[in-house]
Amino acid sequence: MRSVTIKDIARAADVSISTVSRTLNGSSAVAEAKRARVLAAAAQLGYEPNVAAQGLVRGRSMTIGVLTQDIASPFYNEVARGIDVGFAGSGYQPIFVNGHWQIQDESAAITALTRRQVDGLIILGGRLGDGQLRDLHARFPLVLVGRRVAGLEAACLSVDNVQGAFLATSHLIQLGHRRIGHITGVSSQRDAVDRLEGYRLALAEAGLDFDSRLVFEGDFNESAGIQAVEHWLGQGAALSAIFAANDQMAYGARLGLYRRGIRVPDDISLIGFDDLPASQFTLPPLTSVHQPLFEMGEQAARRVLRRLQAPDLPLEPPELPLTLSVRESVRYARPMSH
Amino acid sequence: MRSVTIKDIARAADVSISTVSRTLNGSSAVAEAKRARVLAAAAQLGYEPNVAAQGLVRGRSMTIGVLTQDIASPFYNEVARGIDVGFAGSGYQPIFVNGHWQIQDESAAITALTRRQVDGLIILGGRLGDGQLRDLHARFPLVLVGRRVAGLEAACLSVDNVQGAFLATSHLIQLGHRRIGHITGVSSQRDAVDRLEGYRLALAEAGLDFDSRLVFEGDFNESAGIQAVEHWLGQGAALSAIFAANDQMAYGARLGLYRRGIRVPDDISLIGFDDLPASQFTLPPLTSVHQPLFEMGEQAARRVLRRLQAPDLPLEPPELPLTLSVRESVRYARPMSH
DNA sequence: TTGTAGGCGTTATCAT
DNA sequence: ATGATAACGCCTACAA
Repeated sequence: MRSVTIKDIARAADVSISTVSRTLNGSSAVAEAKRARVLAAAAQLGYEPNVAAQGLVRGRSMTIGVLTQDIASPFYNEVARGIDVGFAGSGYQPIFVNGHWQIQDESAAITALTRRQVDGLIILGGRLGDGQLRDLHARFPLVLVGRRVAGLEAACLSVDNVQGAFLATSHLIQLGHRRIGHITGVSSQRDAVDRLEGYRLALAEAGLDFDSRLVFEGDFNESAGIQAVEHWLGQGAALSAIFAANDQMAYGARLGLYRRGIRVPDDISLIGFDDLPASQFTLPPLTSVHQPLFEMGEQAARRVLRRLQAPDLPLEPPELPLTLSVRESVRYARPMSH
Repeated sequence: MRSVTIKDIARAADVSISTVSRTLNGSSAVAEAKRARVLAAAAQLGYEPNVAAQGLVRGRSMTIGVLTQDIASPFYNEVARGIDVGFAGSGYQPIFVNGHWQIQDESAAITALTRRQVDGLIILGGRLGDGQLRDLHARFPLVLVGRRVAGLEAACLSVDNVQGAFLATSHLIQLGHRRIGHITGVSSQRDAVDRLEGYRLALAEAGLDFDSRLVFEGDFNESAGIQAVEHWLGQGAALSAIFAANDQMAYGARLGLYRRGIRVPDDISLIGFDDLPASQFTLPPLTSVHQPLFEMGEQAARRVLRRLQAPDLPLEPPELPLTLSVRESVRYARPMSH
């Protein structure tokens, strides 16, 4: 069941393969009569061009590699959706590979992409070293989402995590909260560190002491939120609000509190980070620092596209505004009971 | 910046390109000395085979097309994760395209895959006609997830939606619920219809009347859940439990009830379908009919792989057991107040 | 064991 | 305007 090739069309339309190629991609004029015959034959035979063969001769595969960490995480999905939309209609196909937050997997994934001759690369998060990223940047049109690499500023798409955390924490402080717990992300990741920093900054600005007992090191998963709550409650920590470094941990915290009979926001206020679409539908709807994940994905796609078309035009670092989506999971602190 | 080819290696190792090819994929014996030289040169030059070129000559692209409907939906993501795992280490790369539940988009997506010479196809849901699917099945190793097509039984991976809905509804009935609302999925989709059927069956078996006012037609999105609740409450419908045709609508319903001050499960019990990972972390954790989404994805991958290796070996339709994940969103019905 | 040569499907450069 | 023909990177008879 060989697939039909331009050779078949040439035979059917009684022209040379070059004529077929020319009419099919309009690279130069073809006599109207032959043109019609070719088109008819192509349609009749159900011809589909072989992208791999085209890529081989043109030197472009028309595919863009996307290195994501966890194909199933709601976080990466929003970005992926943006990427998908960003490439729609461009002729380029994003191809997603998983890094699983493991440097070996990430390297293997990059290799897989390289072998497929991807024309560009989008990397979401991950642990690849700055040096390695710079190498890749030298070889491909590259866009990095959620990372900041020195020297690659124009290729980086990321929000100001410090400011975001500052926003969230300040909001709680303004509502009268004084003892605010923070569940961090993986401490080896820059965004997690930055969010912790923003939290500290907000406390400092309000003249509140930083209490390390109110900081729990999580890993960005739901279960870490549960553990944080267990931890705090277990040692009788007094707190009236929690700021989680991402929404998923906030969900976990909410569940942990619920299991202990503690209500959000009645007893404890809760803020997340990311503002995943699901956060509007949780109970109560979660207040969260809104990252424009979809837009970041879309931007990333548009940027590699631009680099592909105009490799030399400089790109300026984009505006990626952060806002706080205020919902029912926070309320005024009750007067301190002690 | 041309990438290095076997020709480069041949020159560096002072052998012919066929020798290079042979050592690289061990297709036939090569003198140890040359072998070593080739390997060294390849490593030294950082050679990466061009998969497209290999595919061109071998006639296999080593890619599998996956037609998904909504890359961002938590439902498809679980399946996608399974697919990813299923192909891991096989050398085959899944490439995901979006159908958006639009038949045109789906066709366009299939075309995009065809042009890339995919070696196999996995189709998740969608609206493609049975005839079209049969055509595709004739051309590719094909696995269908979430659909049942006559004549393609062995290629279909889907659960018994009637039974699942029956399970859920019966559970509520056993807990004493008599007025159970049902939020359906898109009525043009088979699984939605089947779930409604299971709901009816359970009512019938328990000798309960089917009341069409307790059925609200949704669309599988969260907002439909909210609308259903608004609808029922607006017209003063009396019900003590709700069975939603998927988890996402259950989330919406829960939120709608919350906004009206109605508690789950205190006032109304709630059951979903799918048992998305997130459902364990919602408040309260949602009771739901568990579909083995991840396993379905993994199975799908394994099956195309099998077909690729042993095209003729018959595959039997797999066992895909459904269970009810019972969590806090349901409780005994309170004695009827009228 | 090794190299030469032909071909996979397509585009692009030549003459014509 | 059109048709040979040479690549693109790789594999695999076929010869040697």
